[in-house]
Amino acid sequence: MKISQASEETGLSAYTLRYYEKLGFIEPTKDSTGYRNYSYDDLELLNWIACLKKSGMTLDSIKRYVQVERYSDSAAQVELLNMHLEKLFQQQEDIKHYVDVTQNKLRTLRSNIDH
Amino acid sequence: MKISQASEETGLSAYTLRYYEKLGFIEPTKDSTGYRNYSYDDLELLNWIACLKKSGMTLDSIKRYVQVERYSDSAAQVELLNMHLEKLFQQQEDIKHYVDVTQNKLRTLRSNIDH
DNA sequence: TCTTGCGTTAGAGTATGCTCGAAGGTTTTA
DNA sequence: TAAAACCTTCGAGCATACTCTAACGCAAGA
Repeated sequence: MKISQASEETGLSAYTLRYYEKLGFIEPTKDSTGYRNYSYDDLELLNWIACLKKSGMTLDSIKRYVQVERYSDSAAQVELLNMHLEKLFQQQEDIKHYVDVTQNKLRTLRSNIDH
Repeated sequence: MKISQASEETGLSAYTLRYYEKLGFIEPTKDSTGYRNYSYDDLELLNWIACLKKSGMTLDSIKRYVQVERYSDSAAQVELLNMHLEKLFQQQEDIKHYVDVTQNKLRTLRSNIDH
């Protein structure tokens, strides 16, 4: 599929898709006139990258992940994913704390309004 | 207290403290020689700002929050805080999803290694 | 066939959030 | 009192992650 459709499917702009290609995340094939052709594997990888990105991973870390995936180094992959999971759990703890702090602020404010 | 101690107390660099002042978040008093003097109220506000920041609020949104706080517009404050809470809850949902996806990836990888 | 629209590249520009350098004044400590 | 450590301002620089521009080629519909 062409870049505009890949963009629609992944929610990433065509600019971003070319940018990610420049960073070495994906390598879509090119047809005779130079148009990129995205496979379903490309889409799957892009969606996974978007997931990592949205959960706070930097493009630099994603690059490392994509590289070990490319070399089929499963042990390294597992290690990186476990580290990622740890970070997600830490994020959950952090957010719980922010929720607490915010709810406390709200309670204080409400009691100021009411009295 | 002086900027270096305020920096230590808040975990924000002295550069950042001056930057936040330029953005209008805080207005520490100045002594006769121009040195900044941070009050405990300043510290409290800075810690709260750091909390908002770490939970993903942009400095632009924080600016709006600080402004309504300064005008003692409690209703507007409550509204902004509620919106912030909603975002935090959404983040919790998102992270749960990312944990699921990551654990699935891990399971698939492990079964590939084992067999 | 002509126009509209989508594709290409290389490189420049933008937004956010700091972070630092230079040049100078102040404070503390030995 | 002199050196070291701290403070000031202003403006420049940096890292990240896009986002766009220019100048062009190709494709599909009226």
